[in-house]
Amino acid sequence: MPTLPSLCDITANARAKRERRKDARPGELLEAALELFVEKGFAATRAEEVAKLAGVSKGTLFLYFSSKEELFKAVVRENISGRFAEWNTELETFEGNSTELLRYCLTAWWERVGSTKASGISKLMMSEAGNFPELTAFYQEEVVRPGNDLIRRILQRGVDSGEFRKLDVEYGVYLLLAPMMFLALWRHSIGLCVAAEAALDPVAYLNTHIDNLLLGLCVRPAADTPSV
Amino acid sequence: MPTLPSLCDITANARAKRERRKDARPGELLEAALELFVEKGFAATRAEEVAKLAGVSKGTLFLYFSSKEELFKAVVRENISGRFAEWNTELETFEGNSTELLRYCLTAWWERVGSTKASGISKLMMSEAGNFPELTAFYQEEVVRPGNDLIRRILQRGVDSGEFRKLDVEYGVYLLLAPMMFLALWRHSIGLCVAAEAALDPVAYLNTHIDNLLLGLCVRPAADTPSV
Amino acid sequence: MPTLPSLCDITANARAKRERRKDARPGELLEAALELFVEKGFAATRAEEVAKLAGVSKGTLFLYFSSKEELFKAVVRENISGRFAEWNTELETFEGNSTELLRYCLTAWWERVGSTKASGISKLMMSEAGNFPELTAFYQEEVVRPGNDLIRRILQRGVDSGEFRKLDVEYGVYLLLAPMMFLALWRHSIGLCVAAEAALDPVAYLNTHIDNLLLGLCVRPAADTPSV
Amino acid sequence: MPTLPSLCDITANARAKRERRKDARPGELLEAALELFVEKGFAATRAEEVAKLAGVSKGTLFLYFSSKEELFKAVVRENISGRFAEWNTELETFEGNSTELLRYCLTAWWERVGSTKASGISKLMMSEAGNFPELTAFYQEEVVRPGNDLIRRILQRGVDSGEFRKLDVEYGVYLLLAPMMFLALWRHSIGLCVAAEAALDPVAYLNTHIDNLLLGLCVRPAADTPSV
DNA sequence: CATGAATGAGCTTTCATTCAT
DNA sequence: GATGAATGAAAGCTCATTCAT
Repeated sequence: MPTLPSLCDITANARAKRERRKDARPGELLEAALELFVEKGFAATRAEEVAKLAGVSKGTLFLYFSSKEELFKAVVRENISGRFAEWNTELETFEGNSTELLRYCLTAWWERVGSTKASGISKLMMSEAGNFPELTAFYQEEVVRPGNDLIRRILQRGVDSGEFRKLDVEYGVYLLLAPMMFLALWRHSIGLCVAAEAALDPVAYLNTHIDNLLLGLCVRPAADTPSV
Repeated sequence: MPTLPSLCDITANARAKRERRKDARPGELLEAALELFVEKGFAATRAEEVAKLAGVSKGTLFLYFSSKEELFKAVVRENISGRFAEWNTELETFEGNSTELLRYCLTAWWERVGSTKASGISKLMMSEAGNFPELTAFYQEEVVRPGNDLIRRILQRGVDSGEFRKLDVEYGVYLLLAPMMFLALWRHSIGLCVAAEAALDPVAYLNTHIDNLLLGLCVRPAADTPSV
Repeated sequence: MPTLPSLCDITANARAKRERRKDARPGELLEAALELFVEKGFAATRAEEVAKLAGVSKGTLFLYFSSKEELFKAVVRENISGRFAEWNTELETFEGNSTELLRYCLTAWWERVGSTKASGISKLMMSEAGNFPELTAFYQEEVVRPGNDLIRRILQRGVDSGEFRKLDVEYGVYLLLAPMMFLALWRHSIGLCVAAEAALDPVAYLNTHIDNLLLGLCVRPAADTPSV
Repeated sequence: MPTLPSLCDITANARAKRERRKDARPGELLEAALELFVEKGFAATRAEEVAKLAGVSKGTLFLYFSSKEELFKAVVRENISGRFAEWNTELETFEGNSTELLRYCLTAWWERVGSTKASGISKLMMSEAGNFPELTAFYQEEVVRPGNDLIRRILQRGVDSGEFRKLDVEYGVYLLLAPMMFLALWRHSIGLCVAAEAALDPVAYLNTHIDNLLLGLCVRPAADTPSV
């Protein structure tokens, strides 16, 4: 005789199911929000659309995020700032030389951020920064500063080890940052409207930058010579 | 008997004056719109503000531009093409070596575009590109392509003369473009919300880029060595 | 074999306990509602707050009261009638003269009603009367009329004994009522927003009224002369 | 031959008509707002209803009043606080004795405020004070304080002239205020739901108060003896 | 019975756009 | 042509109420 679930089981089960739904809500909302923010921008995305895409009602969104701005912050935390800890660890335990590290960083950025929807957030911030000062301050604090710090340490490591020439690392940061940000912006703006044959190959683009960057930085030509 | 201006004369006169004003209207409106769009962004600029800055009423703006979007398109059309002819000539008659030319180009860009309101248009295009595909295609054709061509010829000149190493100029273009565009975007977005002490010095930023760029490009270290 | 409580016993027991809780629920909810309605007003009190203060969930509140309005009605019903019997007795057995009785009545009102949460109900009724005509009629019947009757008898006692001058007791009632109601209302509205130094001292306020009231009412100056 | 209006006349006429409409708008909106605020309360009155009653659209209301709270303030200014200057003048130039002045004041209040919709504002403030602190502070400043000052001067005049007994005028103010406020509140709350035969006759109510008030205040029985 | 996640009508406020003058 | 008063469609957010569990 098959055992029927006891009353107690049913109750526990039901609650578990409900709680699983509840636990899943924020994630579903964040995913929907990322999708729409990246596609349409922050201001142009209506809270109700996010809710609908996540399959809930307007009210439910505000049950989990107290405002549209808080929703955006959560999206940023989920997709960018929450990952710096991991990246910092990776940087500190990296075993190759600084040339390899720099190359690895830019490549990893492309794979984990640049090529994903997360890169749309950078575009977003650039586009709407002026209209949402509080958001911009948050982004500056949570993303820009840690990101710059991370890059600065990579450069400093190379300078300290004698691989890279001496340079003002404060501004050197932008030697890496500019190519990445430009690529992120390009892909989410002009790049969207470019005919396939004129499109930018992100990997070729990045390699061109990495090669020239290292040629300029390394005290003597890097071991891995330019790929062109 | 003194000749009074005939009624017809008066009418003709008034009409002439009005038509002169009428002809000037679009320009005044475009100037006001550029000013405000660059300063506050597209969405945050109210049609009434543009009209007021141009010294006309809200209704008049809509007499000349059927919508705020059309006004935006007109601003882009008005302000971005048209200077390439002059720049092409300058490039072709430049008498220094390619290192000097490249350095001159980036410096000139900063003085004539980057530091002026015109650089706000790039930001504008990046921000609103997704919402105006037609406009973006136009921008691609009229600005991006000629700009890329110009930069490509600079690189090719250096490669041909043996000053620059061999490289894929198609992608090499972005070695120059990315730093400029990043700066333009930065100044009109995050840069607006950064504390004074954390601000980016554009000249130092550009020099860092130029130095490393040339170190990477030149077959042997450029005559003018890095400034750091 | 030890007798285990039968399943039936357990059920009966649990049901008993639950029903005891069930019986207590409405009272706990009404108490919480009184507290919050008086403190924050009807509109500004959220159903969820009432439930939380009563230690139940939002859903449970609506199990006992079909709407927030019904809850409000129940609060009024619960808290205002029922004390008149006691007061009537006190009045009839009072042994002092009418001057003393009148003074005693107003003082006792302050101590037992005016200074307590109960006075908030008057404010509540005044505020929401327009929106609950049915409730207002109920209040008129159960509170206003008995209260007026009580006061009228006090006045009549004084007139009959020759202590008070002849007057239309129907309207004389308001000579006592107006000061009390004004105080109750003041304390729960404007009084809440007044700086400490401009605050109204309720006892001084009431004494001023009592003094002048008696000076006006008594055939010859009351034994206890004004306190100023 | 009848003179036709010149072109200039027509234009001037049209503008005049439009400007008359524009000038009339605020008044129409204030009238509608008073009507609805008094009838339904501040919170329960929707901005759109006010607009509709005034015969304009929602947007137009906000063209003239920047928020619902500002609209309410304007209603208060229009109907109460704006009239204190006139009342102060009247008080200062009053030629009768203080007994007559006090009687005149309460009578005038009834005719100009108590019996009109304006008295609903007092009820409003009492009802909703707790929920709108800023409004309450405004009312305290613009109405309560000037009102109290006015009444205090009346009492002080009587004390100084020897007509009234010595008393703490600070609290004496409420001897006049409480009867008026109670009446205003009564009429807009419980009074709305009382059967005709049990209704309160405002004039009899006020006279009862005035008579007893003066009997209590005057050093010797007022010339005009109680009317009952 | 009790829960609390989910709902969605409803509110104030903004602003591009229209149109009578 | 020019005006600016008027419009009304949105948008973000709240909270009384419902209902699956």
